[in-house]
Amino acid sequence: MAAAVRHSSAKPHETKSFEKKSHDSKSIDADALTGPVEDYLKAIYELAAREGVAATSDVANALGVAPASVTGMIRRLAAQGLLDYVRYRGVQLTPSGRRAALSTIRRHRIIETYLMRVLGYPWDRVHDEAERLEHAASAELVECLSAALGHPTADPHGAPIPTRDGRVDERAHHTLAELPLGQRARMVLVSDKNPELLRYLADIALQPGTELTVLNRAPFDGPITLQVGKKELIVGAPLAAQVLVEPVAKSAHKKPSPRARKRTRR
Amino acid sequence: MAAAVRHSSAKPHETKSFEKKSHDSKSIDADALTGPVEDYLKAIYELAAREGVAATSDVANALGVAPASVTGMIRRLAAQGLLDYVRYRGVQLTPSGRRAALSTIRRHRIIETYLMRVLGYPWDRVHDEAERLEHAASAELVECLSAALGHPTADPHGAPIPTRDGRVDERAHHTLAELPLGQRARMVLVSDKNPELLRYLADIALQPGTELTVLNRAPFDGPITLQVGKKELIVGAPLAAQVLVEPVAKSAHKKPSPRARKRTRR
DNA sequence: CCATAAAGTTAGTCTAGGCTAAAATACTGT
DNA sequence: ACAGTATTTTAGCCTAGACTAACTTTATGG
Repeated sequence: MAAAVRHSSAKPHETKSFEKKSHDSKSIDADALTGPVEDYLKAIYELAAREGVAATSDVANALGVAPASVTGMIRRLAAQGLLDYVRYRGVQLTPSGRRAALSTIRRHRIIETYLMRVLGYPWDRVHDEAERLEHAASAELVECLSAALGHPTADPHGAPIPTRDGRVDERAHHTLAELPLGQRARMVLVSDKNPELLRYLADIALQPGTELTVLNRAPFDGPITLQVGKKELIVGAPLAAQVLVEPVAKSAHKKPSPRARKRTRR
Repeated sequence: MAAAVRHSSAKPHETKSFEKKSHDSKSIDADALTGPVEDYLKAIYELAAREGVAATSDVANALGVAPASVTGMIRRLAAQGLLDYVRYRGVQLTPSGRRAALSTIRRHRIIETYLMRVLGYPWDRVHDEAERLEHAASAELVECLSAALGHPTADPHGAPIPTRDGRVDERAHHTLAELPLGQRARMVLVSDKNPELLRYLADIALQPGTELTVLNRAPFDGPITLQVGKKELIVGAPLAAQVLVEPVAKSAHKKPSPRARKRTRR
C-alpha cells in the first residue's frame, strides 16, 4: 500500500529538507494528536477511500481551509509518519495514520449514536456536536458510551462504527440513483454532514433500514418514484445520489444480511 | 467590586498600545472563547473568590504555566473587557468575565455529575474528563444533560452548579479542621482536583451529605477523631483542611437547611 | 529606611495552524 | 506538441499561547 509512493524517485533536495525540518529528537511523542490533526486524518481517510489518494484541494475543501494550509499540514504529518505524500500527486494514510483516523471516527460515531439514542438529540444537529466532542472524549469515555449502547455497529446515519482495534466495514454501496427499477433494497447510509438533507429525510420517513423499491425514474436525472411500505414517494435525483442502498432478496422479509461482509479491512 | 481597580489611573501609553493592537475591525467577535481562555477565567474566578483579586503566580500555579505567560494572557483578556487588571496588583473578573467563567463552571459541573450519576464514572476520574469536555460541549448539550439529571444544584463533590443566568451559591464554608468539638455538621464540599484524596474519601465513606461530629482533635495539627454514623474515624489535619462542612442543628434530623442562602450572587 | 528577596513584567523566541500572493507543476484540448 | 488552465507548492506573514532570561516593582526584615 505504501508502494503507491515511490521513495526512490524522491529528489535529493526534498529528502534533505525533510531531514532538516525534523525536530530535535522528540519523535517519541507517542500519540496525543491535536484536534486539527485529527480532522485532517479523518478527511484524508474519507477522501482516499474513494480515489485511493486524497487531493490537496479536496482536503482543503472538506476542512474549509486554504489549499496552502493543507500542503503545510500534510508535510508535517508525512514527516511524523502518518501520511505517505508525493508532491503534486496527493496523499494517503500510512497504517499508523489510518489507525488514528479510525479511532477518531469511532469516537465520532459512538458519540453521535449516544446523543441521538440516549439524549434524544435531533438527527440533523448531532454532527456538529460530535465534531467537537470527538476531540475531547477519552477512549475510556467512548468505551463507556459504547457499552451503554450495547456496542452498536453503525451510527444513526448508517455509517459503520470501527472497532477498537481498527476494523471497519468498508463496503462501497450503490446510491439510490443507481438502483435498478423494481429492485427491492434497503437504505443503509446517508452522510451526516448535511443537516437540511437530514431534516428532509426525517420528514419523509426515510432512514437507514427503510426498505424501498424504485417504481419509476424520469429521464434526464428527473424525479424518482419510490415504493416505501404502502406509500409512494417522489424524490429528486440529487437527493437520491446522497442516499446509499443495499439490495435485498425480494421474497424474504427478515434476512439478517444477504451476503454480508464482503471486505472488512485491517 | 470593580471599584478595586481604578480605570481613570490607566496610563495613556498602555491604552494607546492596546488600541494599536486591535485587529482590523472585528471586535464584534461576540463569544467563542478558546479553551485556554476559559481555563484562565475559571482559575481567576476561583482564586479571586477567596482574596478578592487573583495573583499572577497563583494563576500560573493553578494552570501549570509560567508566570510570564499569565501576564501575557491577562493583558489580552483585560483588553477584551473580561478582566480588570492593574499591573503588579493582581486581577479580577469584570461582569462579563464572570459570566463567561460561570458558564464554563456550569458546563464542567453538569458534565461531572452526568458522568458519575449516569455513566458510573469513578469519583476520582471525573475531573480530567470534564476538564476537556467542558470546552467542547455546547450550551444545548449541557442543558440536555442537566434536564436528564433533573437539574441538579450541586455536583458530586458538593460544588454548587451555577444557573444558566449566572447565579451561584457562593457561601464560604468552614473546613473540617476548624469545626468545634462536638458540633454536629454535614460535609458539603471537597475539591474535585485531587484524585488520590477523592479515592481515600470514597474508601472511608466520606462524601457530601455525610453527617459527622468531631470527637477529638490532637494538638499541633494532629489527627482528628470523628463520629460518623455509628463508627469512629480518625483523619489527619491536612485531609480535614480540604473537607468543607456546614453545621447542622443537633436535634433535628431532616432540616432542609438551617439558615439557607446567605449570599447567592448575581 | 534601606538592602535584599519575592513577585511581576518585559523582551525576545518558539510552535501550531492559519492566510495571501506568486511560482511551479500537471493536465487538457486542439 | 504545446499553449493555456487548473492544481499544488513555496515564500512570507500573522495570531494564539507558551517559554526563558533579564529587568522592575513591591514587600520585608533588620
